Amino acid sequence: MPELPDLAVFAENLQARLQGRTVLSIECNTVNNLTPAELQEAICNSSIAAVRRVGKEMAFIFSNRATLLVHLMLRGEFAIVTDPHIVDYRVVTLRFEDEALVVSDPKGQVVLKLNPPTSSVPDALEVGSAYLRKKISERPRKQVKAFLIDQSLLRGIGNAYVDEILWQARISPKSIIGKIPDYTIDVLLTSIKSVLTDAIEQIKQRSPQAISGEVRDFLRVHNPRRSQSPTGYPIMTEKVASRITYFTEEQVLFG
Amino acid sequence: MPELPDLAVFAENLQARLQGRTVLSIECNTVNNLTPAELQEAICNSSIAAVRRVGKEMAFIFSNRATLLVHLMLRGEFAIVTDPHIVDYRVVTLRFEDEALVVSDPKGQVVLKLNPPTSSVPDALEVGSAYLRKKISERPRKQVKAFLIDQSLLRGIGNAYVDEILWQARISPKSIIGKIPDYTIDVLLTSIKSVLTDAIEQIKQRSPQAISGEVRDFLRVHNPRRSQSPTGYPIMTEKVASRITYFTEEQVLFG
DNA sequence: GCCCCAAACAACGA
DNA sequence: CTCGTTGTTTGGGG
Repeated sequence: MPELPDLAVFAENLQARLQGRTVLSIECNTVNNLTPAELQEAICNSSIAAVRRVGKEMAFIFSNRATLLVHLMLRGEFAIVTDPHIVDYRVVTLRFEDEALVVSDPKGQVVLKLNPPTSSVPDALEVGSAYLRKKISERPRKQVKAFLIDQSLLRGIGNAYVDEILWQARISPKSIIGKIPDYTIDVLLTSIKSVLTDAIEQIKQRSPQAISGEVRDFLRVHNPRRSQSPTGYPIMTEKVASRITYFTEEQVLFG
Repeated sequence: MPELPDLAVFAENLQARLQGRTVLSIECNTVNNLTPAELQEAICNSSIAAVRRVGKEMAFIFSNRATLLVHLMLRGEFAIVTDPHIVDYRVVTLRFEDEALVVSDPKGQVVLKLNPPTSSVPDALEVGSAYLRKKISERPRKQVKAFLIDQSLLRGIGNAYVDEILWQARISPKSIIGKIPDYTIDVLLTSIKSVLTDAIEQIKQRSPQAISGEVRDFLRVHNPRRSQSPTGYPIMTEKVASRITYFTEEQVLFG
C-alpha cells in the first residue's frame, strides 16, 4: 500500500489531471454509512477545486467546498479511465465529460468520508517540535516505532517509512520514547521531514505521472532486496509494535 | 499481606474489642482525597457499631451509619494501642477513651473510603453459581487464575488462596475458564467456599486474637516451606497472570 | 503481595 | 500491509 510520499505524488498528479473538471455523475454503493444519494447530493455537478494528501488520506476538494476524503487502506487504488467498467472492484466512480476517476479495492476496505470534521492531529510533514515533546511527555513509555505510526498522534507515517526514519536518526525502533534525549528528538524530527521529502522527490523522478502503485526500491533498510544498510551494517528483521521491522545495530537503543 | 481469611478473623476481633466505643478524636493526613476534616465531621463522637470484612477491605460501621472502608494493600496493619506514637507510619488513628485504633503502613498505600457506593461485585464467600457462570460466559478466554483474583469479578481472593483453591479443585491456574466443563465449575465453587472457610478456622485456632499479621504455614501448595503437595506431587513455581504461582501436575489444564 | 493505569498483543471484521 | 474495536496480558509506579 502506498504511504505518505506515494500519496503526495498521487495528489499532485490527480490534481493536475482533474482540477476544474465537473462531476457529471457518480456510481457507488453505500460505504461506511455514506449513501450514494448523499454523495450525489454533495458533489454532483460540482467541479474539483483541489486534490490534497492529508495523513494517509486523499482529499478531493470541490468547488462547492464539499470534501471527499478517501483512505485506500491495504489495497485501494486510483485510476483515471475512459471506460470505468474495465476496472474491477470499483468502490466509487466519478464521471467527468470524457473520462472517470475510479477508486477500486479488491478487499472492499476503502474508507470514504464526506466533509469530516477537521482533525487536530498534525501531519508528519507539518509537525513541530513543541507538539512532539508534549505528546512524548504524555506517553513516555511507548516504543518509538509504535509512537510514530500511531495515527492518533501523528498522521501519515506507515510501517515502511518509519523504519527509514529511525535508521536515518540512528534510533532503535524499540527505544522507549521518553528515554530519548532532547537532542536526539531534534534529530528524529529532522529525519521525519528529510526522509519523507526525499522520498517524494525520488518517487517523482521514477514515476512522474503516478496516481497508483508504489515505488520502494530506493528504501535503505525497509527493503527485502537489501541485506545491508548503506553504511554496511547487516539489516535485521524483527517484529516491533506488532509489525515486521527492519533495522541495524547502528541504531541506538534508549531505555 | 493478609487475605480474606485473615481479614475475616481480624474483623471479628476488631469488632469484639471496639464495638460500642466512641471515637473521641481522629488523627490523619489527607489520603485518597479524603481530608481529616471530612473524616472528623463524619465519624467523630460516633461509636463503632460493627466491623466487617468485605472483599479485601475492612468496613468500620458507625452508630450514625457512616462507614469507613480500609484497604490495607501490601503492608498496612491494624493495631490497638494505648499510645499511638509507638506505632510508626501511622495513616489514621481513631482515639477512644483509653486506647486507640491505628492503621499504619510503611508504604503509604493504604486506601481509605468514606461511605463508598455499595459494590455490586459479590464477595467470594457469597458468590453463587449463576453469577459465576454468567461472568464466565462474558469472559470465556481469561485464565482461571486471572479470573478468580480479578476484584471486579469476585471480591476477596488474592494470590495465595487462589493457588490453594485451584489445587483443591485440581484445576491448572493456566486453564482457560471458558473451557472448564460445567461440572468442574461446581467443584471450583465448592473449593472456593471450603478453602476459605477452612482457612478462617485454621487462623482462629492459631491466632485467636489476631488483628494483624498473617498465618500461612498451613497452606498446602502456596507455601515456600513445602516442596510437595499433601498428595506427594512436587510443587512447581511459575508466573501466571503476572503472579508467582504454586501448582502441581495433579491440576488439569483445560483449554 | 495491593490496585490502577498505560501499553502490548491477539483476534476479528470491514 | 489498513484501521477499528474488544478482550486479555504485562509491566511500572504509588
